[in-house]
Amino acid sequence: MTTTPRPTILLPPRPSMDTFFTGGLSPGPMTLVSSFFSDNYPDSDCRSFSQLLAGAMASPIARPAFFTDTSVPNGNTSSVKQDGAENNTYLGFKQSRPMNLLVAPSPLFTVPPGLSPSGLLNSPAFFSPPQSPFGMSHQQALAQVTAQAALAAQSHMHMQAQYQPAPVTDSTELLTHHQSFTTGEASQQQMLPSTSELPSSMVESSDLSHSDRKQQQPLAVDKPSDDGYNWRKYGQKPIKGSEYPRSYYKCTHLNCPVKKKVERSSDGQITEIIYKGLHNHEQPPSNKRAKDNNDLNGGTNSQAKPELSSQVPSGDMNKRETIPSHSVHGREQESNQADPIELPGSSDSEEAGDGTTRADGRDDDDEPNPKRRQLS
DNA sequence: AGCCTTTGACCAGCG
DNA sequence: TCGCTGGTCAAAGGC
Repeated sequence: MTTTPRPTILLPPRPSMDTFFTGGLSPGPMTLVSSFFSDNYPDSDCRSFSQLLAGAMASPIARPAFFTDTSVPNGNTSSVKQDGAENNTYLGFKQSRPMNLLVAPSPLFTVPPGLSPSGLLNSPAFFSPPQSPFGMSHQQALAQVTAQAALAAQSHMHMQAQYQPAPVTDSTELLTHHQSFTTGEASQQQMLPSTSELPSSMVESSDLSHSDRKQQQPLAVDKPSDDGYNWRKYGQKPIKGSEYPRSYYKCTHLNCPVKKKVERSSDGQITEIIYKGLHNHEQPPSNKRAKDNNDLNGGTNSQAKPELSSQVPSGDMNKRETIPSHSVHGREQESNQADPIELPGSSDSEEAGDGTTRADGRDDDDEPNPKRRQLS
């Protein structure tokens, strides 16, 4: 597929990263980013993350039109990809990219869940269109840097996974929910499910801490997550170099063309969730989803209302997905921080329902159930 | 009974 | 043209 070369970032000396974790608090995404910039990129064009974010939010361009009517499952996304024509413009990253290409908006977007870059993703700033066709906007640059930093910090992630960013209000709830669920694999949370459509392809990646995963019991099922919609797995393909296969899901709603692909890292962690197409229906009632989600916010989830979506045009909309495992720890639902607006529903928490399955990450390894059809 | 997962096979696109 | 890979189909079985 399209693998975009990942630019490597020179990471600052570990010490700086470590500082993030000192103090007993885990740094929220903002903190991380801010620290990153201030410490490591003093000269950077970018001001503090907060500043950038603020600016982005204030800026009209912060809200790309393309987000307005799509609902995106949100979750924590670590990486975002666009897939399919429908989505092309989704992120606004690729202006010059061919439409139907599955493109990673940025090579850097794979971020360890622990960092909750997703918050960044949610931020309108993150999606703000480039200011020039050729150049990256500050926000984009920021996003990339952040992502890279996150990667670098990944090694530390295990620790983080354990704790959660305190700040966000919803997050606590989410955490609870997540903890209660161990089953789902990844949970996607939609911040704004607006109408029924998912924008299309967003991908998220996440990492789970190993320890966490182990604790959780894996389900054999890969249900990636609930983003508020019901999905049926229709295929799976082994991925070269990875012990875990890529799973293909379709929205079970009648005539709904939306599909999504879920990829896992060698660890068994979900690394990407790519959505393709737009939902042509609204999210099913939480009750229905409840089965998947478990109760989670059941009610809270309320799917986002379209109105909201309009209110919060963009950032939130992004569909991000959270990876369950993280979520379990409460990682972030990032929804919040970045979100300029609180979504009433933050709906998606529910999705968290899915929790991760993968616990060990190795479930897959486990052999598949015997049940499997023996091929005739 | 209905829905979902699993999984090998099939097909298409690409180098 | 061949081989590889991605994506999808559909039978079998489970819940």
